[in-house]
Amino acid sequence: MNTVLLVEDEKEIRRFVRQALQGEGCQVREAETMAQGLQEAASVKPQLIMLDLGLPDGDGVDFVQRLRSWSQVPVLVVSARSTEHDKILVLDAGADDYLTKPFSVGELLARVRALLRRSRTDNELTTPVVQFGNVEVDLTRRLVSKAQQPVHLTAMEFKLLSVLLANAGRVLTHRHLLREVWGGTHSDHNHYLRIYVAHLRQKLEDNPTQPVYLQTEIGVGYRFQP
Amino acid sequence: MNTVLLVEDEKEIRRFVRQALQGEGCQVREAETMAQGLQEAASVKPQLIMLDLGLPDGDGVDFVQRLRSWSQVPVLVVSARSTEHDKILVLDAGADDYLTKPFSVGELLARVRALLRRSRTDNELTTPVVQFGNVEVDLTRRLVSKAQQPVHLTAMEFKLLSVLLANAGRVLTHRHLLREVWGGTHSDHNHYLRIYVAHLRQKLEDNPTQPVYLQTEIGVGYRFQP
DNA sequence: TCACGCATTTACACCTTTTTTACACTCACC
DNA sequence: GGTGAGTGTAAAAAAGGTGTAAATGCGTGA
Repeated sequence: MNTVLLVEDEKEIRRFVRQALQGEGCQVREAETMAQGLQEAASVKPQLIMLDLGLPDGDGVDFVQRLRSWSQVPVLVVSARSTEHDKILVLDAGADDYLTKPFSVGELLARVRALLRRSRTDNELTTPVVQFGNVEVDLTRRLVSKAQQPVHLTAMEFKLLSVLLANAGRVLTHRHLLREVWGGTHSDHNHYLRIYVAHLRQKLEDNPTQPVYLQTEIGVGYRFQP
Repeated sequence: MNTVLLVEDEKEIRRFVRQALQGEGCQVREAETMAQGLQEAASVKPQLIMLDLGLPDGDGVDFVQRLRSWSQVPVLVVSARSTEHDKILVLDAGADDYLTKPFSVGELLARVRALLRRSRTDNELTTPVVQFGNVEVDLTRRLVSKAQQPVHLTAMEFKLLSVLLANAGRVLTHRHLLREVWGGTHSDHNHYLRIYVAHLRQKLEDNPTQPVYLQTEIGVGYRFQP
């Protein structure tokens, strides 16, 4: 059975949409705020997230970006705001579809079906907790532990680790990592990467001098190997 | 590069959309009828199909159903007809998104990007792995193994191997290989090839002195024989 | 204000890869 | 049998990338 997470503050709409989705045979979870929505997304692991942009406690673009750092779950955005600019921003942030209020139930359900059809229930990408060796990383809570002992990572270290983990097995070029972690302007400071990868190895690898999980691809970049 | 197939009968709109998509770095193929569209979809294998429902020679629902019998390529439907019923029918037939004319270029492109983004990550799950003998090469992850043991290749070695594998069975001239791997300026250093082909044989062939997969074509170049 | 943590910079030793250089081998041809 | 073009190995020298440690700068909260 598919689970849909509904992030919406208006009780009336929640009730309305919930009934429609349940009629489709979906299980429905609800969240009233974006913060709560992110938590639910992590714990419930829904097959689809339906997000209202008009929530008081946060920006939809930010929500999607943070979600996308660890999950590929399809996101259907619903909003009363419907300027072209809004749509483009949130779609490019990683949302999959955008529906303008007021919408018809039929179309909503058809779009939900289309998204669910495509969605793969591949938990690998949607698991907020990544494990390797005796290390555990909780991407949403920003908690890292090694051998049951908490490990403190700085903001940059954590961001770098997140990007590497989100692309497990793949080689990420220096350029790509720098753009993701430091932003476009620093795409030529390869030194940064060496230093921060060294930090991560020091904190997470059993034998930092012979890394197993954080591998170097000389001349290319780095790779997280689970 | 992504290829988009545009199935649309109005010349003006084709020109308009083509320019927008090309501005995104997409290659664009065009079809004026649904029949032609299906043919092109089969031969071109685009990463995305943009379909106008208002074509004279057929029904969009039928088009999508027939397409879906053999292809999972994302379909973005565009139409002047915009009754809820139309949308639901074509979405349930297998289309992925529905945009009502007139639409803004910005939103169109954002939705195209969203669809391409998802199909790309879908494809990455099924990584193409080339096998020969007891050797496995994962081109996208840059991983090579022989008899289940990981084999380390340098950047140049991997690049050379990639080019050879991408043209399996065909002879590649010295000139061609040098231009692909080292760039145009080094197209006369045949020595390099001998050295690096030797490295690859040493690492991948069962009997490096009598190569089976990496063959020499004397006076011409090299060939990868699967 | 001060101490502290973190991002950034600097410095240096080390290692891998690339390029260069040298030499042995094959095989047709004279 | 010599010759020479094309090829395969094995080493060097050169170039460039990498890992570590420590110093600097900068903002924050005590």
